[in-house]
Amino acid sequence: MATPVRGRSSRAVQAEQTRQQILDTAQRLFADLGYDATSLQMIADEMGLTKAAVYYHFRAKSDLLHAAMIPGLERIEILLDTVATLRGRRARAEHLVNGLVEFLVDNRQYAVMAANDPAAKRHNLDEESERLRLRALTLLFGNTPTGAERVAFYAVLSIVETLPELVDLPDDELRDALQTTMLRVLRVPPGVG
Amino acid sequence: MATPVRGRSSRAVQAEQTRQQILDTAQRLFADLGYDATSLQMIADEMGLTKAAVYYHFRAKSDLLHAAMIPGLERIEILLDTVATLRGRRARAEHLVNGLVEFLVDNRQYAVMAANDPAAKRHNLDEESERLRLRALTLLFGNTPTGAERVAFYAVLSIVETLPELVDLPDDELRDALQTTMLRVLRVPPGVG
DNA sequence: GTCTATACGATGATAGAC
DNA sequence: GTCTATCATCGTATAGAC
Repeated sequence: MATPVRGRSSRAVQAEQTRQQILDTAQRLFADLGYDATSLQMIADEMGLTKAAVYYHFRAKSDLLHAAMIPGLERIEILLDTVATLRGRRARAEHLVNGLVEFLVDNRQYAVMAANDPAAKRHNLDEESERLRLRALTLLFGNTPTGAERVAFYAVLSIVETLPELVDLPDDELRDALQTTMLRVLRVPPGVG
Repeated sequence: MATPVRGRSSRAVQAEQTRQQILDTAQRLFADLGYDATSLQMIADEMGLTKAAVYYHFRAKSDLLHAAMIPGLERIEILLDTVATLRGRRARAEHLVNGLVEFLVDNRQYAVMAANDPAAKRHNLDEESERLRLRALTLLFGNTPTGAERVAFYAVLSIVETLPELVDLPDDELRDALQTTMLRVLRVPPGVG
């Protein structure tokens, strides 16, 4: 921390740190209040900065939403890459569900923010996550899923939005229950485990 | 329309009509853009009124959300009253799911609006729907549901939020798929029907 | 390069004219 | 009942201090 990376002034390191703190604060408030109800002023106040300082690090409020969501979207993309190497619906469904549940339990706050804010619909974020959803749907059910398959698939994804109601559940119990429920919706019977 | 109800001036009838039109416009825009992204100006413009005219009929923007959501909440309450008269988890689950699906298919737009806008969390609407959710949970699983039961129950409710992805599905197909999926989550096997 | 001060148009909201 | 006028706050933008 006292020794900045070569070519990076300690000033730049400090700035990056500030940027990350803004991002963390924003993500917490977005998850708590929703994107629209979170003002730049709140974010600035919590950090002892001015609104304009926040604006220096992010050109627009929507950039905060983007920057906060991207790491999660990338992690899901990698998960889908792995799923794509598997053959058979059952193997794919199990891997997808396992990876998704792992991610959700590890990042409950992220999930709450990303899950269902109408603000995401208005910005291109929804395009990106829509692309991921379609890719996952195709991986499981091919290019022409039936209506019932689509309902089941989206039902699995919608379970993400129940996380706020389940804050009191310990990680292990949450993980097991999510896996069981998701696999049941996809009609994947439990293994002989 | 030309003959106002006794004791009601035609002016009052007109006002009630205006109020209802504002409500319909608001509900449509809330479902489309989300509550926060819908301005009173938009609502007023679509109706050829001014912002302040809208304010005459509703003291606050949040009152629009309230008024738009109440009929649906009441209908769910009545559904739960009926469910409460039944004995046995299976009968209750089937009746609840049937009624819920019926409501969703009949009021897709309403469901989209009510489902998951963070604005509802900030106003007392969430208290009311939280009460309904808890009542339904208790009707199905008693006062001390397990973690797995809670996950399954909330998973069923979260399916509501998939409706925007399923706009292209015809009513019948949507109804069947929703029922099947919800009952599967609740572990209610199909009847011999 | 990082931040503060200040101002812009639009928002939700209120008060009072007609 | 509906309007105009007004207000604080919002996201955004720029000028300039350090």
